[in-house]
Amino acid sequence: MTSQAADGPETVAATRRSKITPEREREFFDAVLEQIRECGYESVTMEGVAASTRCSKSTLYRQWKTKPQFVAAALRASRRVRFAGIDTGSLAEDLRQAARAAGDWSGKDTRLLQALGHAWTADKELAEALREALVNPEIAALQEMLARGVARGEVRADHPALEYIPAMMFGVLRVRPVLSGQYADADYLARFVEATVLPALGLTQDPGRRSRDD
Amino acid sequence: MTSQAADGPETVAATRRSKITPEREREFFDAVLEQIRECGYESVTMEGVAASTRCSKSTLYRQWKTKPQFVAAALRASRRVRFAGIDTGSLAEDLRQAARAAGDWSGKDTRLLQALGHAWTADKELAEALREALVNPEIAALQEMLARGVARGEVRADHPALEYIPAMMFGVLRVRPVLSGQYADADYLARFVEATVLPALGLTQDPGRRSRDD
DNA sequence: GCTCATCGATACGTCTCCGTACCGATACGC
DNA sequence: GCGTATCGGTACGGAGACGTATCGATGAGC
Repeated sequence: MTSQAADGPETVAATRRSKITPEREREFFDAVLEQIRECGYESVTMEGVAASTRCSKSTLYRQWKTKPQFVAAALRASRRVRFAGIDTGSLAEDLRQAARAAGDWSGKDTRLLQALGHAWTADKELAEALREALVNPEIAALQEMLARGVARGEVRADHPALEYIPAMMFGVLRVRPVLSGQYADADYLARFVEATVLPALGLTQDPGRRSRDD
Repeated sequence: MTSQAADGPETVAATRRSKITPEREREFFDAVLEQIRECGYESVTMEGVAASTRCSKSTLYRQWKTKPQFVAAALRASRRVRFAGIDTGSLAEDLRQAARAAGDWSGKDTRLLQALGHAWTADKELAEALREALVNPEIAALQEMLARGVARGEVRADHPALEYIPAMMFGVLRVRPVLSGQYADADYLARFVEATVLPALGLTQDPGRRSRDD
């Protein structure tokens, strides 16, 4: 409903109903998400988005009925699989690479999630768009990663830590700003995975140090 | 500056400058925090707090200059040490009890932190009050717990997982609503500690299952 | 080349909220 | 018992934002 011209960046539908190209739409979406990150969802105004993209408020309201619908559309359009394609053949190495990959976009996405604040708990459409864009793809990628490790026999299928790995990874991303005032970067995440995730899964392959060697 | 009558609940200073008793003040604070949890920081209005406590907006503005200062005062006054006094003599048991204790208040505090959204990142006073009230006491209690375990020789002082335990505990609290739509309760937290925190620390004392027994 | 839908700009109405001011009533301090 | 400061209620001004309406200009489609 939002963008009917989804068949390509240049080829537009025969009877064009909007002059908004997909590139232009992306500009709107990027602008509103960036303003949410900087000012918080409640403080973002349609006027502000219109001004920063040099379009008119009417143009925005012609495409999207209300501000939450606009933001939800922007969220859905920002859906990207961040660390897909990680498949090193080793679960530990997969998780290490996932940590480094997550560190690269953690700032933007963590800030966005934080800035959405209470809005997504109140608006069903926002919540759904949020999960669809930021949460579900990453969870699915992580679980595929874990499933491959199980299939290779690196971890038992009934290992109790398995179901908590996503919560560990995204939890530390989300809580770091509250605890230490800074976002989790790739290095921090890599150390976290090494120190907690891999040991919890029994994947500590470092022979130099055992946990209970005293 | 906010409440000068801090010498007791009944005994008031000689030259009383405000008719707001500490109990009445607590009513204001409870009301605003509850409204923040329910509606989000931005949507909370001074009118709403005044109405719910049957006081006048003037009364609130006589005591606190602005809304952020009011909320910050409420946060600071809500400072409580949630799981202090846990000292079973065993680090693993301490952590298990901490998990159960955290599960009891996780709903309220997690919702509050979530509902504060972007406000505390923008307002220095809010951020400081937030840390002082919700974050620092818990971190300190956890670290004392860990320090006792180290002193008893249960964990090596340079164990790499030590510094990430607070992030694990509070991270999973904070991220659970996003991942599964519900808050972490005591049972979930207890299972999380058992499945990830204790193994990461090398404290798995369950002899029936080892992580690398295959 | 013409037509018309859409664009950007702007003005407008409505609403909500912040923070202040005023005004009797009440209850504390002396 | 009296004076006075604070309380609760309300009205007010100012600001800002949502969403709508209007209007010339532009450019795509035929």
